[in-house]
Amino acid sequence: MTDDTRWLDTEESAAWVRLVALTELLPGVLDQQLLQDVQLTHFEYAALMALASAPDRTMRMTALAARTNATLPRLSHVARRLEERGLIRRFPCPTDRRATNATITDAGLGLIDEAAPGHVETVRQYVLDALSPEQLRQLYEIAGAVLGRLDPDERLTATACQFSEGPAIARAG
Amino acid sequence: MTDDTRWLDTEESAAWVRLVALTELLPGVLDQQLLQDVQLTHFEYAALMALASAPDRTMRMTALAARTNATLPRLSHVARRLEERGLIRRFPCPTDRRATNATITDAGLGLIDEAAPGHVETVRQYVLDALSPEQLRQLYEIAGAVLGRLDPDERLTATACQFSEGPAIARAG
DNA sequence: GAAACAAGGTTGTTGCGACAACCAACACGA
DNA sequence: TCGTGTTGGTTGTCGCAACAACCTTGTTTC
Repeated sequence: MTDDTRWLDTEESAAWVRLVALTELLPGVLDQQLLQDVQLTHFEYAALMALASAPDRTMRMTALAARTNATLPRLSHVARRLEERGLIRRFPCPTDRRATNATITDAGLGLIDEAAPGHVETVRQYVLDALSPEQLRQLYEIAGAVLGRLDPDERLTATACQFSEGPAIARAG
Repeated sequence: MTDDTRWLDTEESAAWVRLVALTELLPGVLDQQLLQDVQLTHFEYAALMALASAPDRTMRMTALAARTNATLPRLSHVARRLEERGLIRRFPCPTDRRATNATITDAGLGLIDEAAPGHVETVRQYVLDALSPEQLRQLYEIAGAVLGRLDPDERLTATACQFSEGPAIARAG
């Protein structure tokens, strides 16, 4: 067996090491802040944000799972916990009795409004404020190029409004 | 309470969404390939690589934990599993009887040599090949800037040789 | 309209990471 | 040398994600 692997050159390796380190550290930072402030994982926060941004603040479980890169079992467990906390509500879809719809409650909207400032502050502190406007555009292009391989259907990035506007309860209510 | 949060503008939000999506998807891709090929998580692979690159193929548990961004309990569990598979060996440090040293075995070196080509291929396929040389340099700078905030002590990036050279068993043996 | 298949969700099991508690060994001052 | 505090690791418990199995409801085909 011949080894025709194209090993990484110095520049490739250096960039890759840094990217791996970044993907290793970033989730922990996001989880930590949100858990401390509002007892929410970043995944739960993202799911609530997706619901808040959706028409009627409601999504099908399957659609929400695709949007958050979750398997359906995972989302089902998370949804049960969020429902027990009164942050979302689940009810059968009227048009397809197999399906379940999830709606974020006012309490849920309130919680993400409470969480958002701290979250945005964290994002700025650890990422955005470290980058020049030029680098921000470069990051947008680079991440877009990579996501073209990782997420060709753009399930995760088919996003509605994020933080560009005011409180979610006004935005989505 | 006045809301003096600096919300994200359109460009910031777009770049951030893509970065989050990337950090969400990349670990899964890396784990999947390595688990399928050699029953190793990416974390385990990184730990073995760190040992292979270390002098005498040996590191203190604490040093290895810092290098891989693991807590000591986590590393302890992982090391036990790797030792049970014969991929590493642990023995008390002769100079400090509190400490434990971990050494990668020949079997361990063989396994990462077996895993490396597929791993590098995955890295190319999903990341590096999507980027121009210019973008590769930009990524290096951007990730470096962010890591300056996330990892100011450069624990994760104080890395020895990665993929720039031949098989680990030749490189480290 | 009945059988076969596909789609949508939930529940149970397993494995891993986080955290806390614990034990052993070193360091240092009195 | 004794006591106190610190460092290095391991073990136990809890919570969450992956996977598989299962159930229900649509959908298709004949």
